[in-house]
Amino acid sequence: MTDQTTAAEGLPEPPWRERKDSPRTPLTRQAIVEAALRVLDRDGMDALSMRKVGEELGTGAASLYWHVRNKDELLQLVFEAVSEETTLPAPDPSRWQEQLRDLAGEMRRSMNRHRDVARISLGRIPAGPTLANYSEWLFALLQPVGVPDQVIAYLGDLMGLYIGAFAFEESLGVASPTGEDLPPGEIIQMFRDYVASLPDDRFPRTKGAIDLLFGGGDDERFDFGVEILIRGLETYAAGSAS
Amino acid sequence: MTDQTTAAEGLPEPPWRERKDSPRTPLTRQAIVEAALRVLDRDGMDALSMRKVGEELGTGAASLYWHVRNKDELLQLVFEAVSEETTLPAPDPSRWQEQLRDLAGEMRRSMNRHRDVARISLGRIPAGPTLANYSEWLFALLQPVGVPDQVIAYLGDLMGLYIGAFAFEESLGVASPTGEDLPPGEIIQMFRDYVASLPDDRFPRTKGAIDLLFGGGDDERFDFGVEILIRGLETYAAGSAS
DNA sequence: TCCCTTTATCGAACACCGTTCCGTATGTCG
DNA sequence: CGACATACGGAACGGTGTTCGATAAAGGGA
Repeated sequence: MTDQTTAAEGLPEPPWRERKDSPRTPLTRQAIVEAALRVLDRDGMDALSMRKVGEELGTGAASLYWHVRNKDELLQLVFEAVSEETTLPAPDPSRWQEQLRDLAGEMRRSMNRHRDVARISLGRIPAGPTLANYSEWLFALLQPVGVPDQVIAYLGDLMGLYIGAFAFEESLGVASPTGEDLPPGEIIQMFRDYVASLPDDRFPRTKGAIDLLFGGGDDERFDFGVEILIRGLETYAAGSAS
Repeated sequence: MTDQTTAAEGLPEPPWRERKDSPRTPLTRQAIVEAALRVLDRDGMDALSMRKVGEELGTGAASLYWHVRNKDELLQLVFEAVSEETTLPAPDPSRWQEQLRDLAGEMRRSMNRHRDVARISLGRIPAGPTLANYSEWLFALLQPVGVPDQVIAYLGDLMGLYIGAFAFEESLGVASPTGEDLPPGEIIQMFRDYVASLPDDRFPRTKGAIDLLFGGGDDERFDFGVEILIRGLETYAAGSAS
């Protein structure tokens, strides 16, 4: 993976060239971002410190600041790198619902592929060409079915927000209201027991639907949000009075 | 406001009873939560440290740990306190769209009333009776119009997620992709200029809608999300084939 | 009254964090 | 050969959440 030999040369480094203390990859913006992503995947967001990224590269934290303004910029770069992993299919307006569903799933998956990356995404915009590509794709998909431009413009924001927020919560897990950290299952059970203990006469409907409230998994909840979005969008398409 | 005299006694404290060094409110869970909320409102989330909350109460950070397990629990308590500020009207199914819109606005407002409280909300559930009240209210509002129970159950989650995430982004502002912190207007302008600089032939639709993309304010964007949600919900109500 | 346990408070310390300062190498150009 | 910009990294600064252990006050039998 991080071999010193390259295909271009085709030969191993002679032994006397080996450096004793750290055959490091040269420190570049990209190498730093990759290292950060490696730390993120392995140890999670809470453990992602400048010192750790430095260590991952065989150096100290201070060295990073030559290539990167501060931690926030590094996070932005990591976020952009992940954003670029998603590829868009050719837009096909006749299957716009399906393509939108796929895109949402794809984005969620790319967030979940790299642990905790969702915690970076909120309040951030993938500044590069990625954003423009998404935007153009959405317009190409939805203009032909009659969705007004203003709606499409807002929709980009909305989808990013929803998917980011959902993945954020997913990566965070449910926080215990008592501050201790328990497995998610136990916390859910805690809430469920609490609801079950409420008086029947004041919360009849909630108690009746208790299985529905606590039953669904993350996938079902996510798909529901996407479904609402698409159904809402359908009312803007074609021949609907504004 | 934090007078030492109470209406029950009706008399001021005699001067010789005054303590020299800190006429503190006694350290209780509630007093700590109130102090934290005061710090949050005044100085924002980034400045909310245990030391600062302690200072606000005229003591040190360590003293808080007797009443509160850790910072996370304190934040949860703050979040719950804010959650309880919102009151629900009597559910009127004949105006369910309007009431849902109002509730969304109300929740957003209560998030924005206390600076940065949205940054606590994500991944958290208002554990107390608040949650059950919301749930019961939603069922009472939407069951009569024919929305399936499962949809109502998911909807509670979804609304909380959307409003929390939106307020989160709002309180965070837009992060500059370069890591420096600039006024939001300048960052928007940066993005706008970037989009304007893209080649016309590759991004014709995006460039044509540039005013729509960057034009809307926060209120419009928020309302749009709520509108999509309600429109999607309408397709579940009454006589819609599942 | 004495004594012991529980409740409550807090200064000091620990192990981190992001960031800056400043000295030192390592080229590259004139 | 100097001079200069680039690249790097040890040490320190001021901050963080949290723990430890010493202390004080309050209650409750005997």
